[in-house]
Amino acid sequence: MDQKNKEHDSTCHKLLVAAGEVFAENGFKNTTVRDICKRADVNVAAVNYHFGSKEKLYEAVWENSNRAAVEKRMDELDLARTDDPEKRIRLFVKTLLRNILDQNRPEWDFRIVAHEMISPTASFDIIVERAIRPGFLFLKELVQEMLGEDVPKEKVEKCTLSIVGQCLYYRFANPVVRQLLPEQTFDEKGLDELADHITEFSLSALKQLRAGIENEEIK
Amino acid sequence: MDQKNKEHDSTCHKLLVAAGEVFAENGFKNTTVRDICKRADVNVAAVNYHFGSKEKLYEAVWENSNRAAVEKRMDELDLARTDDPEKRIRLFVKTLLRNILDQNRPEWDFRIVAHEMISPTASFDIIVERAIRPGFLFLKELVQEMLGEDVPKEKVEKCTLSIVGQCLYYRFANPVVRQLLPEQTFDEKGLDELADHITEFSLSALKQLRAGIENEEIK
DNA sequence: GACAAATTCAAACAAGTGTTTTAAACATAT
DNA sequence: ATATGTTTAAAACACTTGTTTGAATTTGTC
Repeated sequence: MDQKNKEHDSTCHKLLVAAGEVFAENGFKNTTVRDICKRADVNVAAVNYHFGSKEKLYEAVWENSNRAAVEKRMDELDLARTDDPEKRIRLFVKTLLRNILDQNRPEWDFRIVAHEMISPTASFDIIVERAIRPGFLFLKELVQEMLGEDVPKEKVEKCTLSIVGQCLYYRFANPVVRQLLPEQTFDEKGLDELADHITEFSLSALKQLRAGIENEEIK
Repeated sequence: MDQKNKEHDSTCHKLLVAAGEVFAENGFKNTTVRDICKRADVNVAAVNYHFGSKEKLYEAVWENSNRAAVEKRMDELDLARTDDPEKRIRLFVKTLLRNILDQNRPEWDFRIVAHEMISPTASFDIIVERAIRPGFLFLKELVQEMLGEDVPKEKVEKCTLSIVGQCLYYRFANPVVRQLLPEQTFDEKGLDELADHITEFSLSALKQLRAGIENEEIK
């Protein structure tokens, strides 16, 4: 690769931006080097000159894109460390939905993940550990607080995935949702309503489960 | 297409089987006609002779594969039409999970759907209407029964997607789940436990919501 | 400004793509 | 057996793919 890829007008940087967009739209195999270069407004040979190959460009795109976004989101979540778990779960759901569905945000890094789900590449493990597990652990802790310390780990984990599952379904199955619920929008308002629903649904479930557990204990 | 595509040794049938497998593994764009023909052990020209084009073969594969599975599943669900909604939601979750995650079942038709989620082809609408909407409406009715008739349609729909979202997350994000929860198995036992959890979680939420609504009404 | 290195460019390359062609093999009915 | 329509097979076609080439241009340094 090249040292100057951070300068905004450099060929490297233009390529990284354009490649991210096109890879996200079409997946790895489905995008052509020529498409990328046309969007970046650079010569076809630039990809191989600066990155060596289409594949290495793909890796560079991922490397470059994801870390900042994840760290930013974790910072957002950390800011609320003083609030009670209920409020923080609400915040978690809201930032997660915003992160994966906000139309103003370039969504392509998430679509790369979607491709990885179907046919994982070599860098899949890294993606999970760096981009996904931190958020999972964060939420798991909150769920643990809600349910109490004596709930088995497996139950806590399943509940955690029940929450993120509700959110991520709207990303993975987005075209389905759009056809099933044409009234559902994904602008600021629609996203907030969605976050409110998922939070309400999940907190209701957690409270009910908690109540059930306490009943068990009394008996 | 051809009339004899049901006969087991016909070129048509061999092509449909092989194409299904290869399309599922690699998606539409990523699979080559030559790959399909090699696996089917027929000549390259057979695709265009029997189906007209690669694209029409793709549609035929989908056409051929999916209907039977969907109808069978809907029949399973219909069998329990006499039970109360709670039991039927439990059954719905169980059959859905089994349908999308059972290891013994050839899963390739679902992987085609996954590819469609990222880059929908022309036949995407048909897929949704035939394979997905029936199940959605089925569950929506049950949720409606649980929540009562006076709950707004949007709320019912969101709750419905909260349930299917929990299930489908395990399919779409399967590699993530396997890395996050390595103890989770997807055999008979693991699937049943999962179905029990999702049912419990969802019913808890629905009951709590129902209670909240009734409180509202009294006030 | 001059020289050398780094970068850009148009063109070409080799490999792979879906599709078509043309002829041979096959089946079936008269 | 002959003729007819259907199916298969090998080769070729037209086109796109990622990559390389070699000359032109820009950039950095003295």
